[in-house]
Amino acid sequence: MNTSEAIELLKKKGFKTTGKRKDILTYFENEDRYRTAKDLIQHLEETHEGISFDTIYRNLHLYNEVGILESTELNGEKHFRMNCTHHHHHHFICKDCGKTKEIEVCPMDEVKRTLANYEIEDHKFEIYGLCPSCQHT
Amino acid sequence: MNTSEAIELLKKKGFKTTGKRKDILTYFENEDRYRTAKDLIQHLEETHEGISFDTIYRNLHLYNEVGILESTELNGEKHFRMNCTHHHHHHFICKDCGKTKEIEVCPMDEVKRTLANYEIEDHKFEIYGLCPSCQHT
DNA sequence: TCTATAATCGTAATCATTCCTATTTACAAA
DNA sequence: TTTGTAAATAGGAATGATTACGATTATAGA
Repeated sequence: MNTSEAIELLKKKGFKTTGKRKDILTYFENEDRYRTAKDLIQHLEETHEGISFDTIYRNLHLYNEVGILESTELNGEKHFRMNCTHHHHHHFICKDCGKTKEIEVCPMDEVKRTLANYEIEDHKFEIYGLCPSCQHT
Repeated sequence: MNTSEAIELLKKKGFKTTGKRKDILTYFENEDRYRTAKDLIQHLEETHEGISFDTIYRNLHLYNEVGILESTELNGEKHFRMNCTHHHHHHFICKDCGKTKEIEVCPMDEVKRTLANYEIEDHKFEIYGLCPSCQHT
């Protein structure tokens, strides 16, 4: 997903396009890693003085809802990144810089067989550590 | 892990044994599922009127630190349960009651091969949904 | 029993997030 | 191009989980 695809999607769903909405999308497109609401606020305040928390959180939730962003919880804070929509996969997440690497392995087929009477709604498989460029002891 | 093993461990590590500490352990031993700090507070207030947040959170962190409890984040709140120490495994977690079922599948060996230059510190594999007894539409 | 210090209390502070109302803005229709 | 209206935003208060901290109490070893 990139900014213009996301804007298309928003239009198709009947949401309005605002400068702030575009800038939020551009931010995540350029960052390409997990970022918090605070990271986003700090970035947007440079160009949009006095931007409201409400705007930040409302749009983060909206984008998450419609699949523009994906989210995860890292040390008690929600983190967001552009959604990789092309196929199902999981992530290695760098604890230092938040960058991710896609992991193709998914053991859910195997797991489903062992959970016969369980109603599976969701699953999470994440690997945490340091990426090559953050290992400078 | 059960209450008496946990108390042994605490003694061995030089921590003091108090009535509240024992009661916290007993609570988790009996619950046998993921519970929040609030769940624990509500339970302890019945027998320890005026118990402090400090006591609750300090001990949750301590127990988590020494491996008596394991924790995960479920809808923005930390949840804790007695640690299953016998072998490495993952959990199906019921979104309704918090009960867990052990999953033996772990794809980390396979994953490690694809993350050659990455320093892996940790990983999380959790399946969410409804357990058989919580599926009463 | 006595003493050192770990544990706890009581409560204030913090921090992320949510909520609320008045105001502004995007955009569809005229 | 103008206008009407619902959506979006600002500004700030409220919430809820968690942390912090000085004063007090209790555990465990001497």
